[in-house]
Amino acid sequence: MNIGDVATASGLPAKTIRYYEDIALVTPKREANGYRVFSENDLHKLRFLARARALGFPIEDCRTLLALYEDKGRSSAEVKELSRKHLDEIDQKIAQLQSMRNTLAHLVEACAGDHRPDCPILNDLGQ
Amino acid sequence: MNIGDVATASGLPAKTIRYYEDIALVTPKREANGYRVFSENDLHKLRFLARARALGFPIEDCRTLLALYEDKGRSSAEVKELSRKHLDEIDQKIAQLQSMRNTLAHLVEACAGDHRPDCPILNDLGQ
DNA sequence: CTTGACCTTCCAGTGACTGGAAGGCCCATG
DNA sequence: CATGGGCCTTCCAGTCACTGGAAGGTCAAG
Repeated sequence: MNIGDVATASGLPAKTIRYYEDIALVTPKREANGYRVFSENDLHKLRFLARARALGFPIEDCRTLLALYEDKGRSSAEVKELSRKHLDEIDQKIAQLQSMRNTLAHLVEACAGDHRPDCPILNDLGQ
Repeated sequence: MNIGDVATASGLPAKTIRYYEDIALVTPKREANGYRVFSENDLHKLRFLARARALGFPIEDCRTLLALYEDKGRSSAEVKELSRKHLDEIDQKIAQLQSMRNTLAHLVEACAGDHRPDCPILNDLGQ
């Protein structure tokens, strides 16, 4: 398979796949003409990566998860620990965004949004 | 006031304030020795920026908001529109994170997290 | 006169891509 | 056999909003 095929099959842009090769997440072979050749296993890894990224794992976590995935003697504790930490971070981000959202929603509600210059949003920002 | 003073007073790191000068969000004067001198108005702007950033507005939105803040003839509609858009984006981010969170929380719960290699999290990622 | 806390500029790195330029390869059609 | 279009390649630069660090100037206290 060439890069376009695995891009379609994995849902990842070709650019991203090239980048993943750059940082050694996948190591496709090359044809004589320089084109990358992806094996079924490469595609499987790319799908794994796409899914892990979709769950918000940072790239380095993805690298670790992929290594654990391929290590048949791993302990699930390690995976769980990594995931739990990531879950905590997601929760923190959500909380932070919720707090922004609350403040902003109140301000937006309080703002008339007409032609007049008086604006509770700007008043708040200027304190 | 020197940069350290406004850094303390605004809660922004000195590095960030220099960066804000680079991108022309503030334009402090200079002393003969090259040190930046910040006026009360500069400090006020920095506080405004700190607060707008804390609400998650991107820098270019902050620039716009600051301009509106200083334009006494503005219409509040413009401010409200910008804020509503930003609120929408926050809501989208929250929804996305919530969806990640749900999936991940289920997987973490399903994972024994012991010495054994069997792991629902990796199974899911590998599909 | 030295010390230490300030301040300055400039350069590079972060994370995870993304866009674009310049050029090679391959296949089908005329 | 030429040409066109759709692949593919590499490399460089840009994104966003800082952040770290090096190298060096300034200033007040002891």
